[in-house]
This record gives sequence, structure tokens and C-alpha cells, in this order.
Amino acid sequence: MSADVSREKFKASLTRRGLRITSQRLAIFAAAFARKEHFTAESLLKHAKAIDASVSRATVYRTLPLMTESQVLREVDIGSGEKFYLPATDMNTQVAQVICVDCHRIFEISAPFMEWYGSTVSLKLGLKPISQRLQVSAQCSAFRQQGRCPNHEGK
Amino acid sequence: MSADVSREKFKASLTRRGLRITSQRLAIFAAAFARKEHFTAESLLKHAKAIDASVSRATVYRTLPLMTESQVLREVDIGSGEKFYLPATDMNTQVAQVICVDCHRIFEISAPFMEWYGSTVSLKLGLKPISQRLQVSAQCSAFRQQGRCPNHEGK
DNA sequence: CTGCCTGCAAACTCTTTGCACGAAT
DNA sequence: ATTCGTGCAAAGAGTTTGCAGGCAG
Repeated sequence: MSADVSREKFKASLTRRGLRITSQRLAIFAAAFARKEHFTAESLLKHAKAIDASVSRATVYRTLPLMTESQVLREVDIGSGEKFYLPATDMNTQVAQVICVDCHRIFEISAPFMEWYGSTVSLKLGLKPISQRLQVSAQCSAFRQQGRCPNHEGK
Repeated sequence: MSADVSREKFKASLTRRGLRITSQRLAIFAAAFARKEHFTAESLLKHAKAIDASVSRATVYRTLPLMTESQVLREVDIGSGEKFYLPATDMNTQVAQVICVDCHRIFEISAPFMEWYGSTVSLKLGLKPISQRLQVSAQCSAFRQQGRCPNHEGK
């Protein structure tokens, strides 16, 4: 799903809900889709401010749920205190995360069986599955041995 | 793994690390193993205080990592702000959680394939897997229809 | 008497919210 | 006008930490 398609999707979602398309919301959207890796609310604020200086922290936090609800952003909680986000694509609904404990990067991996598994097990409990997430913590052997992670390039 | 075995494991771990076996630490341990469901730091504090009134919040928060590191407790983060804990057993290292969004209960389910999957995918990235977790959010159809969850009995 | 442990309270991090002003319809 | 959106600053939740005193070895 391209950024353009997502932007239209986001706008449509706002309109449908009677919300307004403001410059701040568009700046936050643009900042989010310019990121190449998972990002936090705080880093999103920084980048959004570079696009539109009037963007405030409060608006970022208020806009993030709007974007996840309209399915243009996906929220990833790795249990580290702060939440991460990344642009949603058609391809990454059934994904798991591999989190490198050394370089803290988050890798998205395809996990096609996940949905089936979640459904199977939920139904056994009489529950209706909504979503599932698989997260793998892993360490970088190269980093441990050489003090340098080949995947590492900041975050 | 029985509570007695775990208690010895916990004590041995403390001793091995040159830490002391104090009444507060034992009270926190006892409170944790008396719980029947997942518990939070705050509820653990309450129960530990009932056993030993001198237990403070700080000590609970300082003891929880000691217990998870010595493998007598397992930490479960469902991305809800606060962390949950439960006694570790031999059987629940390869488990997933099904979280009911209606009654907020957490069900532990066996997921034997998980370890294999985590390994496979980590190794593909050149990483060494440490742990994996699968979490399924689900809703209770009964609750939605009858306003009452058959699984519900407080938390 | 040295070093681990403790409770207390303050600090901290991330996120949410009340408020009054401003902008869009 | 009315409703929605905003920034600011304060509040909030959960957790961590500095400190001075206490207790074990």
C-alpha cells in the first residue's frame, strides 16, 4: 500500500467520522510515512515538527489512534515502556516481530499460520479472535562476538 | 513445579548471588504463589502486606525481577500499561496468552510450535532466539450477547 | 564495621487530559 | 454560532531510584 493510497484512506476515514483534515494531522501523517523503521511517538513528534512547527506533542498523541483506527498505521508493543508504530501495508497484517536485544531493531517477519492458530485456540475457549501478535526476542551473535551488530545502524 | 520446589529454587538463586533471604522477600514469594490468576505488582503488594505488613512497594518492585530471573515467576506483558506475573511451571515455557477484551482475563494456552518458529525465523536473520511470545486478543461472544461473560469471575 | 536491605518519598517516563483560544463550517 | 482542533501545562499511571537508617554476617 503506497503512501498516497494510505493518505487518501486516512483522509477518507477522518471525513467519514466528521473530523477535519488539518495541516497538523497531515504533517504527522507525512512524518510517519517518511520513516523507514519503527518509530515512537516522541520521534514522530520531532519529525512532524520539522514539517510543521505548530505540531505539538498532544496532537501527535491524539492523532496516532486516528491513524491506527483508520488502518494506515500499525501499533507494535514490544513491552519496553513505549509503543512503536509503522505504516500498515496489505502485506503486514500477519506478521511477527523479531526484536534484537543488542541493537534494539525490530524486524517484521511473515507468520501466515498465526491467524489460523489464534482462531483455533480462541474458539476452543468460546472466544472470538480479534488480533494476534507473535514476538521473538533474539540476540545478535555477531554483536556478542565482535562488539558490533551487522544489522545495527541506529534506530 | 510445586511452590515448595520453586521456593527452594528462589532461595538458592538468592544465595548463589550473595543476596539475603529476608522475611520481606519470602512474604512476597508466598503472596505470589498463593495467587490463582495472573497478578500485577500492585495486587502482589496488597497480598504480601497481608502476610508481612512491613513489605513496601519498593521491595515488591525490587523483588519481582529477582523472581523472574530465578525462573520462579514469568512476566506477561499484554501491552496494557501494567505488567502481569504468574508462577512459572515446567509446562508453561511454551505458552501463548489469549486475552479476553471483555473480562480482561488472561488464558494461558499451550503453543508447542512456537519455539520452533522463533528459532527458524531468528536464525534466518542471523540472530539467536532468546524467547518468544504469542498473544491473541479475543472477545467473548457470550458477553457481547448476554452482557455476561461465562469466564468472568473478577480478576 | 562493612555491605546488603529496607521504607519512604521523590523522580522518572510515557501518555492522557482540562482548559481556553482559534479555526472551520 | 456551533463544533471541532489546537498548544500548553498539569495530571496520571506504573515503575524506578536516592537516601538515611537498620540489620545480618
